[in-house]
Amino acid sequence: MSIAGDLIRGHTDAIILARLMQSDSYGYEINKTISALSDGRFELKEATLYTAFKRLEETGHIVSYWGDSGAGARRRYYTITPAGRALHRQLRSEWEETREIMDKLLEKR
Amino acid sequence: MSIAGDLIRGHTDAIILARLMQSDSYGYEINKTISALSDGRFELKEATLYTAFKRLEETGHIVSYWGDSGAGARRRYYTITPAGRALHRQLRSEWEETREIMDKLLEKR
DNA sequence: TCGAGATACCTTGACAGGTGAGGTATCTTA
DNA sequence: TAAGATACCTCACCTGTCAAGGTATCTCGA
Repeated sequence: MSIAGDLIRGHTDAIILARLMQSDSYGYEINKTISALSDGRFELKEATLYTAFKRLEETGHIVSYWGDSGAGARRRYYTITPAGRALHRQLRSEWEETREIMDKLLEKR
Repeated sequence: MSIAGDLIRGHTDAIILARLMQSDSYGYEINKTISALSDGRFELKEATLYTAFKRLEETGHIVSYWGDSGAGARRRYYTITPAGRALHRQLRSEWEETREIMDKLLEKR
């Protein structure tokens, strides 16, 4: 992983919810997808990932169910809830504002 | 402040160093500048700011000196060191990579 | 002259999220 | 039958943020 965790901190939930907006998925697959989308430059640590799932489920933003294991061990799938969709919109919007502000603050002159 | 500190976490040093790349400055002024550049949407909390100064000075990225107080209380000015300039380049580059990856991960489809 | 507000710096303790390290179990393939 | 991929989970620790509290100076209006 080429970018450090603290740089992503605060955006973990946004990343996970963005994945679940595409389709139901499970931890292992979500992490593979994140790794692929970032060309291997970023992946969530397992502990971070499962901590986030727990947090998001406790707050009602996602729900889980045990699903088929095509190959390998059992899988716990997650679905995004309406509250989760709302949170996703909010977090994506916050990311856009963060990006805009950071660009101004770090601007080359 | 409309964006939360955790969204910026990990970029605090980059923001401060970017200011000191422009000119020597002191805590209070740096914070005012940050607030102005972000149209009042973001400012570092004082505790965060002074913690960061201490950290950056201990690691040799900035040095400080007591300066003139035009009006009001005494000021502690900071200067960026060569090591600080190198760190600044690195952190700005990391920000650009973070931005690129985050955009891919949160992309609308 | 006296209070408010701006200027300016600093420390402490609590908190929350990320993570290294460790654990469990299944399936495939050589 | 061992290795490696698949898949999930927990705990203790670390680090950065921040609310709260403190100190001191200067200006300006009532």
